[in-house]
Amino acid sequence: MDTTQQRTEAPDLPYNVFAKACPSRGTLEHVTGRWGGLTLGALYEGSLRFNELRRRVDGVSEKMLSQTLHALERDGLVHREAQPTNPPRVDYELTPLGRGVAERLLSLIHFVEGRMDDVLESRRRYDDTRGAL
Amino acid sequence: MDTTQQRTEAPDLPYNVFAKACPSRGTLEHVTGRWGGLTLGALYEGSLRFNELRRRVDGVSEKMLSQTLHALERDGLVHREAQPTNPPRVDYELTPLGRGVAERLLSLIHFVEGRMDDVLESRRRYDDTRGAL
DNA sequence: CCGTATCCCAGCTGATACTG
DNA sequence: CAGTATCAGCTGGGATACGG
Repeated sequence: MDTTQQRTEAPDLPYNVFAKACPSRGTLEHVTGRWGGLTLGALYEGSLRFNELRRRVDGVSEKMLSQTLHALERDGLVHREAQPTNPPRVDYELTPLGRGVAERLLSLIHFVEGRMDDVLESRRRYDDTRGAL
Repeated sequence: MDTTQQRTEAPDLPYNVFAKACPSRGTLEHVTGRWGGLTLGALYEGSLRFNELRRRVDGVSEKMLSQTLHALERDGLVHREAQPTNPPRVDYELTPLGRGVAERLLSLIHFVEGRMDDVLESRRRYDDTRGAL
């Protein structure tokens, strides 16, 4: 691992997401990926079944939700509880680790949602001054 | 916008990232995208020039860094300061809004880095039990 | 209901080369 | 130094159909 990369503020940990080869980068991408963050955010309220989750995370396909859940389960952020009933019932819930991630993710999400007016205004100005050139 | 989507906890804002068509989802993707988060994180320490940034964010190509910076600038998260000297010197720095985003992002990044041993252990167990089947 | 399997394409991405 | 242009490949991601 390249220890010349910046640490920003945290003490010397063996993992550094700024280094290309660090495994933490992969996990960060699962967590911040297109569907990973929304999935974790949706599960923060409590456990959900597959199709409930699919309705919450508007726009996700079955395939991507399935794929996303597998990656999050493998990383130990989500727990999958399958009841051997018929029809099958499967519940997904955050692990304690997953809750830690989800909290921080939701803090980011809420911050962005709360500042969208500023973002949209900035975009308008950017597009205007560029369009005039 | 679909107001039936969950709000998780924040009060009634006009923006909801869980809704497919909400513009906040696009901004969240800029911010949590493959290079967006690392770029904002790198700039948290202070302003950086293009190639400094490129060295910090290990693995990013010129093209993707350029593209990422444009998106972040348009959203009002990064300010671009170009000196008309020769050779050119361009500094990138976070706006106040960008700092708010970067703080929350770094909180997430540090949390993930700090728990990577758990994540790696979880992956091993997942792969073992699956491989045995 | 809970997924997996398959097909297929847009666009993200990296490599390279080039300009101011 | 600070980018833009162009090209080609890879894969993320949607649609559909099917299986437990």
